[in-house]
Amino acid sequence: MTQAQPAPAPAPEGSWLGDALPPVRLTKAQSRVVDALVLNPKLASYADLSEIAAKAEVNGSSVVRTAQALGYRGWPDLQRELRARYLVHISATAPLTHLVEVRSPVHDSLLHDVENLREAVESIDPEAAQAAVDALCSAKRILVVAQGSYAAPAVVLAHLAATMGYPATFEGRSGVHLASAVSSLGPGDVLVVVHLWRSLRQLVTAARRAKEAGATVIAITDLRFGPVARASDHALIVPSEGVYAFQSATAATSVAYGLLAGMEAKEPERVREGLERTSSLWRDFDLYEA
Amino acid sequence: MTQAQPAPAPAPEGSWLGDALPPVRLTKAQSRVVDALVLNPKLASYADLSEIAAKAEVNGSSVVRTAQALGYRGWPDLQRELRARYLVHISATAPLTHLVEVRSPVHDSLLHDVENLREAVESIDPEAAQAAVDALCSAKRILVVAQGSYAAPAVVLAHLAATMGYPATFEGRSGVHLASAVSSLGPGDVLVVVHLWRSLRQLVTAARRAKEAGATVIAITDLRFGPVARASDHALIVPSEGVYAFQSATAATSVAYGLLAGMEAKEPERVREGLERTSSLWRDFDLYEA
DNA sequence: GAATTTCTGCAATAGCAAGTGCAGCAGATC
DNA sequence: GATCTGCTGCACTTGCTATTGCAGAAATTC
Repeated sequence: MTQAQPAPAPAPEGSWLGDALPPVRLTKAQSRVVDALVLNPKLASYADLSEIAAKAEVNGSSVVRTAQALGYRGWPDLQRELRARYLVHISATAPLTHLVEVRSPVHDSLLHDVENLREAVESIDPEAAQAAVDALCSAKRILVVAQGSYAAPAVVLAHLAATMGYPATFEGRSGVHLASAVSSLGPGDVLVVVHLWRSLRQLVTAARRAKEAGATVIAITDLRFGPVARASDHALIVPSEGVYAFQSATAATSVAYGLLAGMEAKEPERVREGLERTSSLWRDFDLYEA
Repeated sequence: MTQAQPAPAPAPEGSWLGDALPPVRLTKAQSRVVDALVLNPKLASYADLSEIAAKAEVNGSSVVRTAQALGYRGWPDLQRELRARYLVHISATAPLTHLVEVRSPVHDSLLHDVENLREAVESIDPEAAQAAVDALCSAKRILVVAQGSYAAPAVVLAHLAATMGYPATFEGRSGVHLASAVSSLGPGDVLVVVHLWRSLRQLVTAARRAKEAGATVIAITDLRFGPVARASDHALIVPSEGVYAFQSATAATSVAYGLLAGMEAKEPERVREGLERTSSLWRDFDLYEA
């Protein structure tokens, strides 16, 4: 707990605050509030007005007025800003901090997904990842299923695996289509289920039945002990917190690329041949400009 | 005795929660709350009761009762605990990330895509992003086109925009299908072209013709001065370096989420209604387990 | 298949946190 | 040294958020 000395102006740079506190002329009490905020990031991010006031040894109204003097509507408004910066600060390394100045929903989403990817580095079990790669490489057939927006990672995996010459297909429909696709799976085949958030009945059923039929089931999902993960042989757990109402499949998408890279690392020769075959087809189809 | 025998217990260990959630018998709604908390650490640590309730799609009272069932006095009490653990978790793990010696293709891919996202923070022009959001919100119709693995971001954008009630569709096929889809575009419509790497003839043509017909064209692409970007009204430039042979659409995917968040920010009321309509349909279709 | 038990959601309530008018006081200025 | 300006703190008000009682809805058991 530091006694506030009449600070000249809000710390301009160098701190975790960035430009959250514009260089406005502040009064004595207001400087004490700012000092308290700068020195107690955690408190500043989560405490309520009265706690901040106590820490700065000023009256609550001074906290409110400080926030307003800095251009915010009030304390909650300022706190939101501080919280966002603090969270970025403690989890980011140096290069990121200076970027935080650009704020838009798109930038927020990118920064948020950076966190998801970092988390994924921890949540993905390397052994499960390797086991998944091994299974994919030795599969007689690979079926990737997912629904709605979670098709994103699934499409990456299926399309590019096929591009590399693996017998991979994607089924994004449910009902009868999913049923047909799953019914043909058996020993030696691999089913990849991509799903986040609340479990979809049909996907869980697909996983269970495929496993019963002797296929290897790989799950890319966000709940370590959810139904999808439990119905799988190898579960890759990805974080999925999104910036708005939806869960983010960004980390799952990156995992898909990682699996593909793992397949290449394991069977470079086979992949090289597969890619060559595919790209010669691309040439013959004359798909690309220039 | 107890009626349902729902989720056995919250995720025991390995996650950021530690033993914050004791292994208590939980009901259906309570498991949903716990799942939402586990999957959305940031939200869980700062959001208020109503936001958590919305995320878990339960009534606020269920959130309170979940907290009490877990041995806390109420939601604020549980939130304090979660917040503390989350902060410890991110500050403990974040600096560690570089030191982490887990090397697998999947981990390489994740770390690689972290860089892509960070670069995207710089390469995305905030004004273009806002312009894209504005166009999407006021569109009579939204058509999202992409091919192969680049369908990933496109599917996210189209599916979730439609979920939010916007008239969005995705066309992932080329040839006659792409032609039909594009031919109906005119003034007031928006075409979103997602494409990385070498330009596909048909996509460039689609963009040009749509623009000629008076539609607004948004490009999500990696070449700032490539044909796709030049044929567009608003270009969002994303880095796309992949860990192996393929370009990574991970950053593009995150951008898609960002656009959706931007649309919500601009028209919260409309989106809320749209989401409600969709989720009532989900309920009627009885898609989800438990 | 009926009854009982248990859960969920709604709505009213209680409690609290943020904001603001007012008065006193301190510092600045003439 | 007197006056004036304007900051600070107190106390009140307003608005909102967490909680809980209650009723309807599932679901389990007999």
